[in-house]
Amino acid sequence: MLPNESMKKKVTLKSIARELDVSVSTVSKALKNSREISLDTREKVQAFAKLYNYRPKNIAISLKNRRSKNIGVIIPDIVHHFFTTVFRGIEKYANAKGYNVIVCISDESFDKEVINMELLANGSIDGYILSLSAETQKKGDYAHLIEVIDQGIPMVLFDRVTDQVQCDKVVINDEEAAYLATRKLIEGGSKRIALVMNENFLNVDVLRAHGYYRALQEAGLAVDDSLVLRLPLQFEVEEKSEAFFRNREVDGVLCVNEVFAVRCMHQLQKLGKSIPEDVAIIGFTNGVLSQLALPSLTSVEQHGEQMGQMAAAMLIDRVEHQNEEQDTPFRTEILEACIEERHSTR
Amino acid sequence: MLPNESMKKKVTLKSIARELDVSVSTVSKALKNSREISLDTREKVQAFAKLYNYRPKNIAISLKNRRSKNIGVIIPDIVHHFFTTVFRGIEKYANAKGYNVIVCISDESFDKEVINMELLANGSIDGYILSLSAETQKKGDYAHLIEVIDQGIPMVLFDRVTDQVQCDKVVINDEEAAYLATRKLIEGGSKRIALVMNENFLNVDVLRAHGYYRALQEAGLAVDDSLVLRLPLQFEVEEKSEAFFRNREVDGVLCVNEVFAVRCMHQLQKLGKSIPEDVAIIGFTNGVLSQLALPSLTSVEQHGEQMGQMAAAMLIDRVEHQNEEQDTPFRTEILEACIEERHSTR
DNA sequence: TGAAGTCACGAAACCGTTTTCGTGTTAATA
DNA sequence: TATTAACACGAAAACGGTTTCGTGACTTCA
Repeated sequence: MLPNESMKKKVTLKSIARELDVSVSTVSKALKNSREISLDTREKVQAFAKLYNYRPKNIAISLKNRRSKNIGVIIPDIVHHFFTTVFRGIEKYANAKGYNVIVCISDESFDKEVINMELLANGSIDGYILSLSAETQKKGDYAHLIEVIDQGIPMVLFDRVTDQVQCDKVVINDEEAAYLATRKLIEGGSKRIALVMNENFLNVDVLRAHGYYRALQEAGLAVDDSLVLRLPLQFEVEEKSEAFFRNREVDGVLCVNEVFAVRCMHQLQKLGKSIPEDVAIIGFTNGVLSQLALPSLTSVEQHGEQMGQMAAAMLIDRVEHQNEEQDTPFRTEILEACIEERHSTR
Repeated sequence: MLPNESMKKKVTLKSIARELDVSVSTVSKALKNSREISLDTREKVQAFAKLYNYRPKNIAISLKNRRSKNIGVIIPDIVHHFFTTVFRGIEKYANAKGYNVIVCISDESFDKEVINMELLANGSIDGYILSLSAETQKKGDYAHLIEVIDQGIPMVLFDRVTDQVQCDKVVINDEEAAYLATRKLIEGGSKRIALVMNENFLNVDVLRAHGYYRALQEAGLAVDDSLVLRLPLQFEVEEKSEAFFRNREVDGVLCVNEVFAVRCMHQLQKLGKSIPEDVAIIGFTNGVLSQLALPSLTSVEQHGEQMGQMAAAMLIDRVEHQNEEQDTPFRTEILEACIEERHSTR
């Protein structure tokens, strides 16, 4: 039998054993180079296995070990700079540790998030890494998370987290970052600073708003709720932001992401304002958009890749020390955001 | 025993059978609502299973069926608009069909691509969807692809494909799209049109270059190789593009992606050119960058999401009809690109 | 020569399902 | 009353590995 002919057939321990007229256990041990097996047999088996391109079926091993060596990642969106950056960090770390990554997209929907979790909660994965969908945060219903945690499946939450769930978490210091960003605007001479955030009450937005308010108060600036603009994710962004800026005199803008920042900048430019002379702008998400905008945008670097690595490290650590009774307490790792200064601020 | 106490333990058919004093097979059948089992027993088992939150372990089922219901996606980069768009299409379709998606990133490296394929070639997945890394295309070594195909694992290539491998493929009509884009520039009055592409000889770039040349020739314009700029992926993009445009008089630019397009636009603007009056620009990859650039960029829409859906559909079709002897011939699906007109062209 | 130890290997259990093929009990039929 | 059919369930094999525990043959040593 030539290799070419057999390639289509799947080669298993059993088939090798049959072919070589030894037992399955001998083949298994020989392939692991066990000293229990004579050098002769070992070489014979290994040569045969190589010739026929034998690969131990991962699934069988997973079943035996009750470990899939997969981790599940559930994120609200994938065509999104921050989330892909985090994902890159997760994938890098996980792969280095021999784990594969299964990605599900909740599409900012509660139902899809629940369905995705269900889909993976059957042993397909050893643990979850996830960032909450907008709808989930709005709804405040975290039963699906608590359920899997109660079932003993480790989970790490990142960025969009909640106090309602007890597990490991990775975030940046959103409040402080927004505070520092706002202070930078103030130091640049801005007095009427707008805050542009999502329509949905994402926890990160709430925190950033707090930082914004704190900086204003500290500087003795009036807190004016009419300077807060809430934008939807997709539609009518144009109209709403235009109406907002046309009717208000602002000299500084803090945005919770870079898309908003660029859009606001365009609106302001249309209204004849020059950036940063008339209006200074800072956004979150230090992505390609911030770099390539004109002028380039000062932006809060959220260390996505580092966050992903950290999340993966925490999860895998949990997974691999799961049965060692000593329950390590849950940690919340806080990464320090920093501000990347460019040309949209003074 | 209360549910709360048992939740940490994993509940299996066997444990249910033990608890209810029936056999494993009875439990299995009862859960599938088999008429073979009395209504009484069925209800009892189902209630118990629900109470203890039983979920059939996917891995065991996979082993039994010799189908993982996972598909592997290997892409060169994830922080990348086009690839994430494709991925979104894949994920949507696959999820709807009950498949999970495992993502590996080759990071444009040949070695990582090979390693990732190896990692998944052990039954973790039922098939691959992949786009070749730059290094692989440069090297022209496709042995790793041919190997898994010979082993009978279905594969679909998208976007960055090669003739050297026999399998299903999904692409856009790159040559034609570039031809049309170039023609649009010509129709807008451009006579000295630059082509900006990657340093690596990606197949898509080669095709687009052909389209560019064809349009020039057809219009009787001189083909001037000094008007072709090759840019690296990361470093020195700034310097090279600056040097290029400073020393050349151009009135049109075709770029193989939107990042290049924005960068070139900035360089030209710095040199005092106005877009599109002095120089018209068209890019590929119709992403957020094209929309939000100033002026917004006319761009070739590559239908990423549709491409992803198509790839997933073709793969899953193969996977699910794999053993039906009749070898369906491999298909290459060609999606029609279209040009999204904005304000960087006349 | 007998006891003990080493060597090289095989049998079997196990991981958690599904599925086929009995089989004992009861009810229906001739 | 004997035969058959329907019913309700269990035993066991199978998926593809790993691992524990034997065990027969051969060496070695006293």
